[in-house]
Amino acid sequence: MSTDSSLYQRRRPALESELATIPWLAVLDPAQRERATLQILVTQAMPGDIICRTGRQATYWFGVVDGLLKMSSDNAEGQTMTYTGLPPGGWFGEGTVLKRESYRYNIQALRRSIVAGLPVDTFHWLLGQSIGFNRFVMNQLNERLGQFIAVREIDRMNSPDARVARSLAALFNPALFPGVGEVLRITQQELAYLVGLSRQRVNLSLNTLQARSLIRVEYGGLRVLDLTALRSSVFLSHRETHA
DNA sequence: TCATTAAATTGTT
DNA sequence: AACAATTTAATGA
Repeated sequence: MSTDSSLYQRRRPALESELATIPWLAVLDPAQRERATLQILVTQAMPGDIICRTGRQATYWFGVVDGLLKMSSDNAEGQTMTYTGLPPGGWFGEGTVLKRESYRYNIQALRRSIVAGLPVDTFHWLLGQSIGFNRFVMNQLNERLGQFIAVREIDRMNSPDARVARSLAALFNPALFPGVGEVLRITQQELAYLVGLSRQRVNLSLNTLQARSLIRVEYGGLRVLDLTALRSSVFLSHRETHA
């Protein structure tokens, strides 16, 4: 065992099983897909590892093959604001990569994760080559815009149940995170970090949502039963209940 | 494959 | 924050 393996980001080509989790590869021509496949690099991130930092020049378009990441940014007061979690199948940073700017947020691993990266130049090459790829990126930008608007609404909500419900709905978004499917692998502690509540409160909310048949709580994960209801469900805060 | 043990996660106060 | 209960993962016969 090497003594300093943790200090190095071991990057390697993607395995077939990992390539299979990348949604946009399917829209490419065989030739385009082969070139992209050769350029994709994969790395393993340990909990707390930072994938990209605010201000750093964007060099890769990143995607989550497995695990769970957190997207956050630091405001002027130096406080950290968490935007969203990034479960498997999610690709992010296209806006930044598109303009060849520097990253506008930090991406940090919440748990052991496998992260794939497509070099910026290859990203632009695909934009010039494939209509399907353009369509994918455009849809991605649009979906994410909707998600950011939802995040602002979530922040205004005072009901913890509603916050948990909406945050979960975002993570179950099949367009942005096709790798999630029916079951989201996330611990209640991780969800608490993302939503900004205590684990105890998240535990209560999850059981409330389960009682309403919106989700099912499982060990180490959550199963979605009614995504539409999760998205639109309105909850009264404790204060409003007794008003 | 099965039993044992450690570790992780959940439920509760 | 602490604790007990439950579930999973790892180990070795």
